[in-house]
Amino acid sequence: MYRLIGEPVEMVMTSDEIEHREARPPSRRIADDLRAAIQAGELAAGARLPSERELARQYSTARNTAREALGILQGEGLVIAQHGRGVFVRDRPPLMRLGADRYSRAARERTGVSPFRLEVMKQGRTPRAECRSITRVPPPADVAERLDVDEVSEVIRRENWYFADDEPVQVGVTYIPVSIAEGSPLATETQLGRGSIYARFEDLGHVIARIREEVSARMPTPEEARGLAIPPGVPVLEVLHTSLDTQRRPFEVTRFVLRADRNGLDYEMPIEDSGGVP
Amino acid sequence: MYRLIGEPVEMVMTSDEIEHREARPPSRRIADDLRAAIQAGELAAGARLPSERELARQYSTARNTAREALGILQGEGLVIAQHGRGVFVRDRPPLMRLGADRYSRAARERTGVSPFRLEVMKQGRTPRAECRSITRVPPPADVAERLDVDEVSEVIRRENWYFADDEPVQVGVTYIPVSIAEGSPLATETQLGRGSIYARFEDLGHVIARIREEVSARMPTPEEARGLAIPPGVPVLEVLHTSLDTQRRPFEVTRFVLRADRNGLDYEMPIEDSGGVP
DNA sequence: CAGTGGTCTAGACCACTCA
DNA sequence: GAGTGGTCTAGACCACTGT
Repeated sequence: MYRLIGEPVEMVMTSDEIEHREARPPSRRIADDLRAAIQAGELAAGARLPSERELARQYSTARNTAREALGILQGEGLVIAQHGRGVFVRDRPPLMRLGADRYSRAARERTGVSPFRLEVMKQGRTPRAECRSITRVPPPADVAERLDVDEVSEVIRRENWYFADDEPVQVGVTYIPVSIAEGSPLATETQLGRGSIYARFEDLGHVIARIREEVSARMPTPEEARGLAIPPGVPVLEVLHTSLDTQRRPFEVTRFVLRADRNGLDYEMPIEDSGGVP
Repeated sequence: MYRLIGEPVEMVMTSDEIEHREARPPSRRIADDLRAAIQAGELAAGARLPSERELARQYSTARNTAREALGILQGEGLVIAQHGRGVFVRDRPPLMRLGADRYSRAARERTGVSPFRLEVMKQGRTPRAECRSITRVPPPADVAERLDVDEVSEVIRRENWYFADDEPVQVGVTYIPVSIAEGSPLATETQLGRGSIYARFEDLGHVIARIREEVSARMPTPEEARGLAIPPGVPVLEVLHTSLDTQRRPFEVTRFVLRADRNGLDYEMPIEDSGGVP
């Protein structure tokens, strides 16, 4: 089993739906047949599907109709078309699990390596992280709110790209109030040294004590699809992360965008019966 | 050639970009223009786009080409086609925020209402939850692992559907070891009474102390798309939730599937420097 | 009813891959 | 060069929505 999270919810079919099956347009029929073959394992991960022309012959339809069927499967994220080569069953490599423990100081000190590198190395892949830019900008509205700063004030913006075996898997844009970052490497240095960014925050007296993570999912914008090399049919996870210090003051917000077919999130936390956020 | 949107204002472009632009196939060009208009607010949420035939006229292309452009935008989740009516800019209603505090006993006792109902009512919508089936099944592999039970043993499976204003927004399938559920309402009753399911676990001595949530995102299966009425271009969030009691023993696993355009997740938790999971 | 999207046909040319 | 997917054309009929 190579998926972090298991099978989709099973649902029963009503007789209504079975009848409906006969009436399905040819493109759906072809897609249904191929999907069933994939799920039955007859078409294993990595296997090539019949070509568009071949499907058209088999089902006595126009090529466009066969093509549409393949488009449906691609939209579901089941297959990936490769120009000049064919259409292939997508395989689902193990998801990278991003846990909350990645912020732990103990983990940081134990390894001296960023949590991202650690996770990628655990998979036997080669990590690379790259700070592409450091700028001063007014914060986006949602970030300003979470940083508890004014929308017209300026913040430091650090844009980071993360790779595994030179495949881009994440982007993270970090926002830090100027009042905190000013004069520190956070505002100027792309290389933050041993223990990475949270060690530098600690140098400034901001010890990470709590985090808040707001998770959503959506289809990538064309820019994201290009930048992260996201194939059709793959959504992104968007995580708006806020770091809070021991006084519960926010000192950093990062917006992560992750390929959902390569990343999962893993949280374990206590249930609190008092002192929770409103 | 006509353009839907006026000629772009003069701007600096690298020769690279100019070449790129010229070389783009017409369907992409049309999609780009429409996307720009949507992002600029010229086509507001809910607005109708020009019809396929109208776009074909404007761009002097075949209808199929205009149609393909609309298909691209639909795949990005930007627009939704309605048969016989037109293609409309999707609006993004406020996401429902599912926080970890929804498991808190205090919240449970304060309101006497399930966390789902509470969240939906907060939005001025009408909640409905429905337990569709209670069965005994062998657990899926990932569930067995997290429940720390054998894959051949049986577990109670409860399938719940959640609605807001009669719109389906979530499915949750809960698995409970037979050894725990047997003889309690959990194994037989679709209505679990005041305080809902976690109150019943407490009756049995299992007080929820920690939770683990594994989050991923993917495109829905056709069954999920049908059951949750998910339009094209909208992914689902899949949450594999594990409840742990005060002895850190798992007593319940639920797999939630949520429409990603209607739901988000919101976690706040302490950073622990010891005792974290490996 | 006219107008919309959904689907299909039977061609065509291009760009890409691989032997 | 043969085979593949990517894109396009100029039609066609159907199902659905509104007035």
